[in-house]
Amino acid sequence: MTAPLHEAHPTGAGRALPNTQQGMRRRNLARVMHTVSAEGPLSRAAVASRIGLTRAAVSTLVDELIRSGLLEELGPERPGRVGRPGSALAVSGRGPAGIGAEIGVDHLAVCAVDLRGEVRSRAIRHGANRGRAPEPVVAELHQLVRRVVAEAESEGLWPAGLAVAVPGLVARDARTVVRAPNLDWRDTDLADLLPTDFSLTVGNEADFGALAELWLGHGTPRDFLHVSAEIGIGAAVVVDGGLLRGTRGFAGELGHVPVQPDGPECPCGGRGCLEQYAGEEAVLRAAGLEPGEDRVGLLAGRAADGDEAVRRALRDAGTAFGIALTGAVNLLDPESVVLGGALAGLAPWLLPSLEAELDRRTAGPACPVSVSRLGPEGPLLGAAHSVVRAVLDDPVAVAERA
Amino acid sequence: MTAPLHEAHPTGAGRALPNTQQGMRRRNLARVMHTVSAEGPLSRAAVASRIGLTRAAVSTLVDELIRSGLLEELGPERPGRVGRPGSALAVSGRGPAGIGAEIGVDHLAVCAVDLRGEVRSRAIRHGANRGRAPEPVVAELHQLVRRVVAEAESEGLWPAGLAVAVPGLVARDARTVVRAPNLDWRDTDLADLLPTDFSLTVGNEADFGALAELWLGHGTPRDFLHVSAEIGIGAAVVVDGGLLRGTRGFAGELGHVPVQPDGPECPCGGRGCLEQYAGEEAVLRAAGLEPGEDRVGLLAGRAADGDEAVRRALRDAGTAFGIALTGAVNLLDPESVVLGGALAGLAPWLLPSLEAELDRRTAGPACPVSVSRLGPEGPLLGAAHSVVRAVLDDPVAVAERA
DNA sequence: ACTATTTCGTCATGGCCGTTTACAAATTAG
DNA sequence: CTAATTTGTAAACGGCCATGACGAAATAGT
Repeated sequence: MTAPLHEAHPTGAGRALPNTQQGMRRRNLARVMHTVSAEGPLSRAAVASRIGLTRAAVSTLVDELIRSGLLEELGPERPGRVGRPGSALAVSGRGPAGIGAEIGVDHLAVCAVDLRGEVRSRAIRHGANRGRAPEPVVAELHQLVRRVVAEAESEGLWPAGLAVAVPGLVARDARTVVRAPNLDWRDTDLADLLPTDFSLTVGNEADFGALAELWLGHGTPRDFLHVSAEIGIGAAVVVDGGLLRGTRGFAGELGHVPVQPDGPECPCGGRGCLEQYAGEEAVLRAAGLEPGEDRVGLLAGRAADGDEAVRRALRDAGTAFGIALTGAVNLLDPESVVLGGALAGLAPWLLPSLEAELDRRTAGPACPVSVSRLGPEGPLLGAAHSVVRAVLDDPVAVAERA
Repeated sequence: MTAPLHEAHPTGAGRALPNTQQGMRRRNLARVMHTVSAEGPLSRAAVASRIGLTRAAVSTLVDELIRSGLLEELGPERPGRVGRPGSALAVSGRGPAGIGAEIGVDHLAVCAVDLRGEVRSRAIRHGANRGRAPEPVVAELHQLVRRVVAEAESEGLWPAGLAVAVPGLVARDARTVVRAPNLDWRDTDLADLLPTDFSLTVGNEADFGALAELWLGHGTPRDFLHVSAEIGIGAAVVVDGGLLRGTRGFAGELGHVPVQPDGPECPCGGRGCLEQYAGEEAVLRAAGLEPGEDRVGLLAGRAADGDEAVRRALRDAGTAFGIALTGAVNLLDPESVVLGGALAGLAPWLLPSLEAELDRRTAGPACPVSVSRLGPEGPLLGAAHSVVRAVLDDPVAVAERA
């Protein structure tokens, strides 16, 4: 008897365990997993004091988790304190693994992450995907997935799910890509194209990047705005440790926030959207460069070389970002703003004007802006970790499948 | 033994019951209360099927709630179906009541709402409060509260808490008014000034208005943006049935979203904020009117009379609203936008240009804009209901105090 | 009118789960 | 070497919901 869990989306709080004794137990199992996962090797007594249960209760919970292969007993702790030393518990390095995949404009990537959060296998394939039909692209991705899964299995892992990051809008069913302008895909159901034994969920690349920042970033708060950009400009709103997705799943469209109401027309129907000033295409044009292969790298390289036109273009883009973010910060009052994805690499030239504009326009202490250290790896890692989190959130569900 | 509940704020999800059997029971008691409250008189069996418990379990829960005086047995239902008729249960019309209060620029108001959601007592006092010191204003409010409480008590109710709506920013402690420009108050701790036997919480007027819309509005979704305005322009973001408050509690400052980055300077430090175009002062100036007493009524009256200058001023304000809301809608993807508070009265002249601008600037189906039917009563009702909701959310906590 | 059927509320029983209490094991402090 | 402290486990206990059975109160059919 398995209740449907995470019905909506693994990148969101899909927690809907029933309020029964069994639900309570499942929540407590999840709390043990989360505690051990977050705070390293811990004794049963330490876990008990952290989650507010008795040692006896934690003992039975841990027993069940060990039997399921989700926790491991590392042996006695080396004691520095008086008293009998505890037996260290750690999340298992075998058992379920999260498979993350990314469909980028210029590459495909897949990786497997174990419950400890370590990447155990990865595969990448470079090559432009823009304008290619979904079927061959997904077929290639499928190959990579099989390779990564095989390698993970050879290390004693088994896939608990696959999460795919795509550069576009994803419907709330977490299966279909509604619109991916960089790939020229529309209404593509990836679940049809990518048959697997395990669960498949599709999510926006920027959203997964934000989750990676939330889960893997150092000192990242639970309320922040994560801005990333490839061609479009996407933002992810993280509220209380969860992603804000919006009614249709379209939240975070920072790129179409009006910056100059009388500015140039935008394909979205508006005028003067942020994308018209800070989008990749706009910046390249302002810098007098031709769109080529590695556009972000090109910009960063030229800027580092001291190309004044490029620097000015990035400065102006930063100013436009500052204006749009002023609106977002006023509306959401986040604890910080994080620049991730491709923007992280351009931060040195964007940040000064961006922060100046934001500071100038907001009363009181300004909202701090930081740069993601995950960089382009973010979305892939976020996707894989979203599966891992789903396991931690409901350990029995996967234990039953093992 | 009473665990601290609702530690943060009653206008937000303060639900933090421990994951124990007692916590489970308390959550189930709350579910029974909510179900009966929302769906009118209901039999035990009907409640059981709705919340997924057995009739036996619901029986014991209901027994406890009746003993606490929170539920009432209305007697046998008139049956239209086969089978023994159930015994109708309803939320008690006696017992705890929520006291709501509002400190407006031109008035003070207090009301008492019973668990059924009915207003059982009210008091209002007109008179300008702008620029008055907090102490005398709060003393007057205190008088009104005493009067309303006395009347409620004469009907068998007792105050379960007091919630005060103020036109300004409120700190996350839900006690102190950080800044209320219309009153000229800064860092005022209302809990010091307003001593009561029962709990006191302070909240932003626009937030309470949004909650009233959420709880009392007809067909209001669980994700929407509620815009209201007195002098400042405030918006409240409702996500998944809860208020988004932000790190410092300042979320929803729609008034300072940039509309024209090079527009007139704003006291906030920015330029061309929405408030400079659609704030009360700006609209009055554009319409060629002097700021007087009932400014909104004045505008509405003149517009209804066909005053072209006023109508143009409101049209232009609507356009500015449309630009700012485009950004908000792109960022949040709400299910709808609701115009409440003073804006509701001006909607006929604001809406056309607002909707036109919003439609023009957003791709795909536009976000529907509606007008609140609660009007100026919203904040007061929302405040009182927030106390009622807190009771429904944790019935045992108040039962212990009874 | 009378019986069969359906639904409601309750009671006794049982199972699940965390707590309490007690105890053995393993370490440090003196 | 003893006392103190901490850990992990086992048994008894209590709280809570599920199960199943039963009487009560209505309708449906004969």
